[in-house]
Amino acid sequence: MPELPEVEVVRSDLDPLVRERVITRVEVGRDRAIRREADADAFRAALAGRAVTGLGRVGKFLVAHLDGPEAVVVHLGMSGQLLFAADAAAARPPHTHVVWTLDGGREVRFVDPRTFGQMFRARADAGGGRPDALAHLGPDARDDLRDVEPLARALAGRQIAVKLRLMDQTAVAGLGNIYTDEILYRAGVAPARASGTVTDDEVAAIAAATAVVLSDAIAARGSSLADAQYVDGFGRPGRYQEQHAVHARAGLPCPRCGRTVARLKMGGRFASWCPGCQS
DNA sequence: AAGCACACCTGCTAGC
DNA sequence: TGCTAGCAGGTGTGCT
Repeated sequence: MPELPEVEVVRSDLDPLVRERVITRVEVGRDRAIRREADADAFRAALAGRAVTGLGRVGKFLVAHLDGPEAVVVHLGMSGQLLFAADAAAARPPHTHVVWTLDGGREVRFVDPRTFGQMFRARADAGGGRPDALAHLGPDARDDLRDVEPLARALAGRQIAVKLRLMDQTAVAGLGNIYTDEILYRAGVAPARASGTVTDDEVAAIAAATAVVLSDAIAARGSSLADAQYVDGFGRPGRYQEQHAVHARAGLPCPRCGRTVARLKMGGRFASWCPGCQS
């Protein structure tokens, strides 16, 4: 389940390798991987011959900027991987749905067993700004939360549980189940609290926790859990799961107070939290 | 119109 | 042993 830190690691891995390279060929092995595109042939033709001017990120979306008015937006979904292959002759992993061949013969491979991920073209200005297709996303949890105000506005006046509000990509972009668990733990706020009841001090604590958790997670190259198989741009797992305080640790002792980490079903999925440290 | 349920997929695991 | 049911989960849609 790639969230912001995992997507950022992939972005930073691949950016120097694809920047200024020309896409010479695009293969689509499974149309579902480009399901927003009306026509696979048009997608292939539009990319072929284009140079990549840089790889960006908005929330959990990767944005490959091209030397034209279009960018390619990539979402990894639950199980997606974007892998750099220096040797195009090396065997492609199962579930390789899209391959970009770059000048020089190297490849970028989009691999996605559960097929929740996808890539598609979007209009983007030449300055490398946010593509139109991503206009609905809220402020990026890493790049746009330097001030507390955007977060305070996102949480104010809502009845929905604060964890679910933080996972709403139109409120804040980039956070999912793992990092909202860890951020709310660090901030001392219970996940089921109504978003609108979070105090100014708690908003500040959540903002500070977000910055620290995302920064630490990126430094540890993301979280690789048992079933999600997240790997970086070179196929290597992350290590941040070793630092998780609560996520996927239900039944184990809280590292700070020793109470048992609890699990709570919320919005169709499970929150993990410490009843001793969060209220 | 905010909030919720559900569909979309595959692979793995727990339970029988 | 072999099967099935359940679970994991981000996003988009559609209903209330």
